[in-house]
Amino acid sequence: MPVSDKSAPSRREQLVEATIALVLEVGLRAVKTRDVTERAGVGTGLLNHYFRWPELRALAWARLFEEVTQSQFASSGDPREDLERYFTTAFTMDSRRYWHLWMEAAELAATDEPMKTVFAKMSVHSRGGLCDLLRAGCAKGIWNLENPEETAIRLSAMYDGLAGMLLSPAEEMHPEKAEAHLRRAFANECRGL
Amino acid sequence: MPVSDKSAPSRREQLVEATIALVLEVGLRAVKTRDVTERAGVGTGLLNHYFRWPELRALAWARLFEEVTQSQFASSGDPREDLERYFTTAFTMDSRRYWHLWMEAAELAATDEPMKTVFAKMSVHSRGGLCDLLRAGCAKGIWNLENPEETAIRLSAMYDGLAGMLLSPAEEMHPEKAEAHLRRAFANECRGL
DNA sequence: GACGGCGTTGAGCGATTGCTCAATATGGCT
DNA sequence: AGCCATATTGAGCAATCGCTCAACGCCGTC
Repeated sequence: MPVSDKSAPSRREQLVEATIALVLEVGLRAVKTRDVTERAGVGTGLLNHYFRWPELRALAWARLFEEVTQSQFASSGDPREDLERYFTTAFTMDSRRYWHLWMEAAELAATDEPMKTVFAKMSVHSRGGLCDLLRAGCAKGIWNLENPEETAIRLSAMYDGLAGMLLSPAEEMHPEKAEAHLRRAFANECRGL
Repeated sequence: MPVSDKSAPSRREQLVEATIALVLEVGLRAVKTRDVTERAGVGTGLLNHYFRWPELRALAWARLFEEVTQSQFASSGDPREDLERYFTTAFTMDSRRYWHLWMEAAELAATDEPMKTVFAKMSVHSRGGLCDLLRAGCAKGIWNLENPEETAIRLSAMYDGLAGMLLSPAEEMHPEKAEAHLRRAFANECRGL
């Protein structure tokens, strides 16, 4: 019995949400169109009626990470507090999942055009958030950074690298250790009190 | 006209070298068994006679990176000189290619057992090289690092992260910039002269 | 109630790819 | 030369996966 329920999310939305759920469960490479349509409870042909698969997958990934970065870089007005949230939420319990998705996206972006687009946008946005945060803190005299923009790049890079170590199969890098390294790197960047 | 040339590398070696060449050209994900056997000038069945494909691919990758890290961390006796080589060779012209391979390996290691093994070994070895270098420099009083082991981790992490930015589709990160960031991070780690 | 457009279905196509295995070629040995 | 073990071949199998498209059901309209 098809449709006729006006309150139900549109077919497009249904497919996007099913994709997001599956991407979270199995990763970007492992999601298959058949799984998505099954999860959404629709026929396999419907996906292609509304989307091209690479577009849908990239869209789902973008939705996921928009949410994440928005909550990570939501400004409270107090840069100190914001940076603290950046540190503590960076390597939380299930951030492994997200970092795996981040790296899968980075890899896919090399061949997948839609993924390339959304990944590039998200990268810029993500580092931009940290950069704004640092600049705000410097403006208020909380920190004394020689160059907040460059510090943001270095911290972002280390963030990525530490995340990679967390994911890496045979390394003993723990979330608490990673967080400590990130804090130390920031301390190293600060000139005076 | 098959074999009979005793001086020719063994079939195994032939296959490994063909794999290495192709991995360098097209990447880990894109190499196919058929391409390898064609490049090696043998029938498709021969590969499976000597290897399982995942094993061969992981072996080829390991060979490639053993060579790279060995030349990158070859000790000259002068830690200053060694670190300089670490900095300048880090993001050279074709290091993009290698970093792409590094990230592909990291991704593959999540599902591919042989790749997981060689990648883990190479990660440890790679960071160990930098760690030894830093310790040597501290022992000789060249640098004053509070904790060379942790500095090695942070620099490695940043190295990885900067490399990721270099590969990233729509970022403007240049090799010279990346190198400068790495140097600056090291300078930040140094306590006194 | 007949008609027609729209949303939906799902069997199956076509391309890809690792791997099998019966057939064949080669080289050493007697 | 005859024979056998070993090395090698490559057509084809089997599984995977995105996507097509002829068919169908639903609903509004006349």
